[in-house]
Amino acid sequence: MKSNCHLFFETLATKLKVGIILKLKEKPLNVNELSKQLNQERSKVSHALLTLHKCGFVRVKKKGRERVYYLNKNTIVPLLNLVEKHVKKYCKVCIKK
Amino acid sequence: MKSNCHLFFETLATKLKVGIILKLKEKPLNVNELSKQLNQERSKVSHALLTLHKCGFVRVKKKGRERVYYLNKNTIVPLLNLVEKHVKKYCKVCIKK
DNA sequence: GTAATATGTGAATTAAAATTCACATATCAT
DNA sequence: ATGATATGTGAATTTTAATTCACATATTAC
Repeated sequence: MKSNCHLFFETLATKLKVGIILKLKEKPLNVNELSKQLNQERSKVSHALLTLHKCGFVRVKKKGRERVYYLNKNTIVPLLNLVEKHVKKYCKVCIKK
Repeated sequence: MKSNCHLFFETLATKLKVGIILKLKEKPLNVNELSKQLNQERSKVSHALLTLHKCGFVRVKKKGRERVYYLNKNTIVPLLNLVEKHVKKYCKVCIKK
């Protein structure tokens, strides 16, 4: 059985998903826009958004035929701030990669 | 190239590593103790500790022939608190697994 | 020194997650 | 209704990370 924490982190353990989150941190975007801005295949982005949605990181709003995704900022923003602080301070090896 | 955030989360995206962190949250432990308490093969734990160490989540102190690992609590504790809060509030699907 | 204990580590294997692709659905414009 | 646009989704494939195992190293006790 997977722990809750595990699922939480697993969901964030991809470059693409973190990329999506950082984009949505700026402003809500539909799938095509995300796909373009991140230079990633649309279906890939769609799959990633699904898992992000399942764990409550993002929400959707239908707007005509588009689906505009936006960030659930409540926890993600303070979380990312913590992560950034940690990486800067303790994770020199990571930074160099 | 992997982003820093990615590496950070990737490192936490295992049941075992989260398990180790939760154990070390209570008190420092050597590899054997961790292995026993988590009921996981020693070498597995050793590999996991290496990656945790690389990203600054844990530190080591040599004590005779043992290596006692302890948590770098500065960011991990507030981080876990945020995660717990998030999971409880937004991540109902995760909880049920 | 040797034996015993504690841990690390490289490499092969296994498991899991990401990616791709073909197709499904849904909405809008005509 | 038809075609175009936006997105979703299942399944095969590929990629990546975890696990295992055999052996290496390091410390202590004798």
